[in-house]
Amino acid sequence: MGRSPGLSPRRIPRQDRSRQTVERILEAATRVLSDRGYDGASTNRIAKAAGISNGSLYQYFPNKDAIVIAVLDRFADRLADRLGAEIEATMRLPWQEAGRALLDVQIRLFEENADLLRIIVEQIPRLGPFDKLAALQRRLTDLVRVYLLVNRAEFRDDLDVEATVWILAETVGLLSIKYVLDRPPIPHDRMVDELADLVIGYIRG
Amino acid sequence: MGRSPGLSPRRIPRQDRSRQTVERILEAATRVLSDRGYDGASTNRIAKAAGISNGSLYQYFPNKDAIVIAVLDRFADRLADRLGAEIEATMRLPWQEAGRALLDVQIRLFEENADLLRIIVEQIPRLGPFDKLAALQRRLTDLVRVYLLVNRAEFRDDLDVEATVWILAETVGLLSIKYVLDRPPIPHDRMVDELADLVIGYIRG
Amino acid sequence: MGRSPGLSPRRIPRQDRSRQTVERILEAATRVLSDRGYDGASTNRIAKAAGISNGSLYQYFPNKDAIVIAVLDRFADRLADRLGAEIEATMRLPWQEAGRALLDVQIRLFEENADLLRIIVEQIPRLGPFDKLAALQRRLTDLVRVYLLVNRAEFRDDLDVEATVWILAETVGLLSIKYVLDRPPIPHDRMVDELADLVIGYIRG
Amino acid sequence: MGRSPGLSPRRIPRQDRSRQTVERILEAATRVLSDRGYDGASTNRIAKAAGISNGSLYQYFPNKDAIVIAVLDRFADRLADRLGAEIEATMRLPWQEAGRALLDVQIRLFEENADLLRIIVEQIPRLGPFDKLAALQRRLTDLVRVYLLVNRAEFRDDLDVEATVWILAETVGLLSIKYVLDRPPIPHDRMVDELADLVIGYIRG
DNA sequence: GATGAATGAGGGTTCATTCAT
DNA sequence: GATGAATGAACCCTCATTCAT
Repeated sequence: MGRSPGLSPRRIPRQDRSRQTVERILEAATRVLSDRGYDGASTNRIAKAAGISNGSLYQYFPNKDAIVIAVLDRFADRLADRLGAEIEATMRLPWQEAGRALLDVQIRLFEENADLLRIIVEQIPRLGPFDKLAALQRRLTDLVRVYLLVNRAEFRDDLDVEATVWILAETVGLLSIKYVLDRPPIPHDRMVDELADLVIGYIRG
Repeated sequence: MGRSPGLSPRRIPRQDRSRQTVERILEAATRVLSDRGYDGASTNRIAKAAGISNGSLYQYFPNKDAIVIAVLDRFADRLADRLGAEIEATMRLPWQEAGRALLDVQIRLFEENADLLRIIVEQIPRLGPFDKLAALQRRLTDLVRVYLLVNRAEFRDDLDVEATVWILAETVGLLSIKYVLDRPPIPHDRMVDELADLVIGYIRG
Repeated sequence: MGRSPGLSPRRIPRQDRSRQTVERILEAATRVLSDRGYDGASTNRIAKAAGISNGSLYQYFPNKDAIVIAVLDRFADRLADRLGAEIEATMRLPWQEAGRALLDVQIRLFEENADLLRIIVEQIPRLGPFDKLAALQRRLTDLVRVYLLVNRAEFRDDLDVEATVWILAETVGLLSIKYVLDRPPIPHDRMVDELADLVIGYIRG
Repeated sequence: MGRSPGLSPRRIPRQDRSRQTVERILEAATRVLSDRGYDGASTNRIAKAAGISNGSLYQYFPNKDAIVIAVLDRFADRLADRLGAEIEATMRLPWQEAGRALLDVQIRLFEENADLLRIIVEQIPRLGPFDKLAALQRRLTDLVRVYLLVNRAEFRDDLDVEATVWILAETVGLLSIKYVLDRPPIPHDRMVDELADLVIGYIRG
């Protein structure tokens, strides 16, 4: 199932100028979304923030949701880049250290983008399940699965891999987000430790 | 701290007819919300679904959000009733069993109201926090804290109670919801077991 | 030309209770009108202020404007009573003194009912030309005409009676109202004097 | 003291088409206001009368009252222009002649815009005072004050300038308006004469 | 391409009036 | 008579989208 046809960028920009305009639109949309929420991000406001005319928006995006999706995709791409780099950097470490490092980076990335993250979590109506954030989540899930299978010997015997993978991935993802958005009185490093404990306690059994 | 006055129901119904109408409004609103989300739940649609005129809505509620809040309050009340009954019923069991029973009931309740739960989770945060749901969450958090303090001897020494309480409450809440909404291929009972393992592994250390 | 049929009280109350209810409605309507203006005086609010039900209003008045007209009529009746008494009391005085006394009373009456007067002047949309306020105005105009004719000898020769009557009546009426509503820094007695000077200067020529 | 920001025109039109549209809106609004009054002048009706869509109204005006105010401002500007010209033209005449000429022009202007004038007088006070009309009124008041002070020698000794100014300005303004709206059987020129007599009789004492 | 004017369906809400009890 | 629940047309306004230049 591909994405519904109305939601992909309308044209692949060939010229630099076009790409720049798309970039300006996305930056503006990110800003407006972060500042005023989904409902407050009218197309007119985005256009004005991008310094282009109302109508020009529709040269590059078929409708408002396509812009929002593009913003999310862009955000997901950046997360993916930084997490991918971290994965490579820690690939040869023992899994506990690698996992801890990944946790640390993920929470840090969320903290750096807390405004947008809040909008994504709290305000963006679901725009279909095929966005890149889901892909990123799948990628991290796969990573967890691989770790789990490779190091199976160290874990409890009755471990149901698929159930465990789902629970671990969601636990880590949801708690990281909630931590950043709710700011409970737990310092960053302590949070990472606790999350690591939670995970290790679970798979050790 | 009561809710801002503009959001409480407008009229205390005196006649039976009135009470029926309010009931029909709330049922219709629940249905429309579940089916079409917050933005799709226009007052016109709710009125039509309730089989009453648009204006009648405003005999009982001062505005749209008051209707939505009434729906959520009703939902929270039902959750609270059933969870409260379960808490009483399991109060004298060992904490592992009591906790497991509560998990079981909570997930079951969520499963029974999955549509509405999805709306609450995905779309309602836009409206800000809701007293009654927040109160329910606090109540459960308090329960966790008490369990933790009472049975402290059984857990690891370095346990930071407040951090642990936060993490436990959020883990259990978020995962239960996510489980019901995403329906991963994990059977209900298995899910309860896994959650229990997750919690126990964490606090045992 | 009678008043359009929809604007007369619906029934002539036979019983005391009915007359009392009408009175309560009119009092409430006067209060609500004075306090909240024409647009703010919804039928529901008037009913509540009168301590009766919404629907009962329509037992006594066919529509909202009929209520407003009745309020105006009641106000006009009271003005007429008090001015009538004053006219009788001053009938035998020289016309200057009589006129001055009438001016004094009229402004005083307006001052006592400034709130309602403001609403009448500023907010009541024209409800047809047949209300009792117009009748009162006509009555006073007639008085002026009589004074003028009776004392014609004292005035300038070229005096066009009809034009003069119109101008005098309107001048006195409009200025009295404006004086009460705008409260320029002129004391009551001075205002009466000035008005008298204005009138006398005009008809003396 | 500028007007509250919510009531100024929204967009400074750049294209000719825009200016035309604004013009059509104002003309239509004037027409609809004159014909149906403030309450009857719904935005929908104004839009339809202007031959444009409802939404277009809001490209140029932030809300209904801004449209009404623009109509009034336009009217006040025209009055001010024509009266200003007349003032200049008569500046060097003796004050009696100048005053008479101004009276003549003012009543003539009112007569030309009787419909709109009726709306302004009867319905607009609900919206509160209007800067430009108030400014025009002040300007004329100042003129009266200057005349009075400059020619003081000719008037009665006990003349209280401020009270006299207020009374003169209001008398002339209110009577002119009333004359145009009520159309008593007094010819235009006669009315001007009578008003002049009224004024002169008053200040001569 | 780009502009910005124009569109119009739909939103939430009010309130004078009617109707069933 | 009296009640108060119910009605529904009309209100002002927004905004994603399209169109003429």
